[in-house]
Amino acid sequence: MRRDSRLSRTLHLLLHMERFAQPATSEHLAGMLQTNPVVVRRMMQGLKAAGLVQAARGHGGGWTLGRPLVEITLLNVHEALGSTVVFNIGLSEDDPKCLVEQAVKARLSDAMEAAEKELLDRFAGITLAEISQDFEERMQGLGLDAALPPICQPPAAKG
Amino acid sequence: MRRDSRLSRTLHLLLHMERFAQPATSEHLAGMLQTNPVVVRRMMQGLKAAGLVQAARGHGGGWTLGRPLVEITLLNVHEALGSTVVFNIGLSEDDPKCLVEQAVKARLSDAMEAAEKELLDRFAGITLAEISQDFEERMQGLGLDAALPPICQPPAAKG
DNA sequence: TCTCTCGCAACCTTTCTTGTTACAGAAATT
DNA sequence: AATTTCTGTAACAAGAAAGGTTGCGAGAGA
Repeated sequence: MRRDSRLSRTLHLLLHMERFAQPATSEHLAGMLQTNPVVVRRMMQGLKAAGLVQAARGHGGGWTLGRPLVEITLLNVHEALGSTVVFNIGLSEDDPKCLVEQAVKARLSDAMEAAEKELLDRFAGITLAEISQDFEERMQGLGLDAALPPICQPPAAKG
Repeated sequence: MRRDSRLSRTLHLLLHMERFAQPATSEHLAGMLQTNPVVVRRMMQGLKAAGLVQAARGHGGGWTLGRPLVEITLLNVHEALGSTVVFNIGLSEDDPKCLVEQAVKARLSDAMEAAEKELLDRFAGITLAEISQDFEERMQGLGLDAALPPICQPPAAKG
């Protein structure tokens, strides 16, 4: 487990969920990610708190979208996932005493905060609806019917 | 040890090294970082290969700068440190079969590669000489003489 | 020769993300 | 009411990555 892959995985799930008629159980979703249902529930907690998804317990329960994909940006999901350190490179000390280190920290922090802001700005400008449309174009490109299958691993296109 | 702090630590060392009359030993440098000499040597290997620093063995040996600070950018140091994963957030799979996941990956990769490029562009535009000057201004701001001390933890300014 | 220094391999520790197990609680079905 | 399906959570294990530590070899000057 190298890097935090929750954003990628969560987007994957949300896009599939939109195409389900029924609520998707944690077990069902976990099957798509090839992981454990508890991992799914854990990821989903923040999204539930943010209103991006809803959870229903008991028979016939599971996960449903809290609002349409067009109203969900990558930034929404990223923030709903909770504290995520964006960069793997970082400072050695929080509050350096050494003036040299302070000068280093000032420049590095500036550059990294700016880069992080630009990344998050990009995230804010991308809705899940756009990605869903991209998916549909990929389906059409393979000659498959995008309306049909709530598939995760589509069959290879047949010539 | 959370994040990769080699860039921050290395910059710290290089800036101090410029102010030394003698080569700085790994042990000396390690003292500044409050770590082990081996950690310093390990970080320095890439910089040596890139010509940013030189190593001398034996009596009176140690580390010296390979070229003036004005000719060293943050990008030079970053790249000399070797394979560094810039982002902590990442994709869940390298080569997803699922078309939904492919669409997700495409958008995420685009955004992150663009953000990474911008960060590295920023790094390329900052020389160590600029940070050194920033340091000197901080010294003057405290009423200290920047020319004097090869200090790491400066004494508190006296009123 | 002796001492100082880097070079390098091997191993340990800490931390982070993810995976797993176990059980409690809520809701629909029987 | 009992049972079956669900989510909610805590607790712990596994695996990877960064950094720390030790030990020893080799080069270079005194």
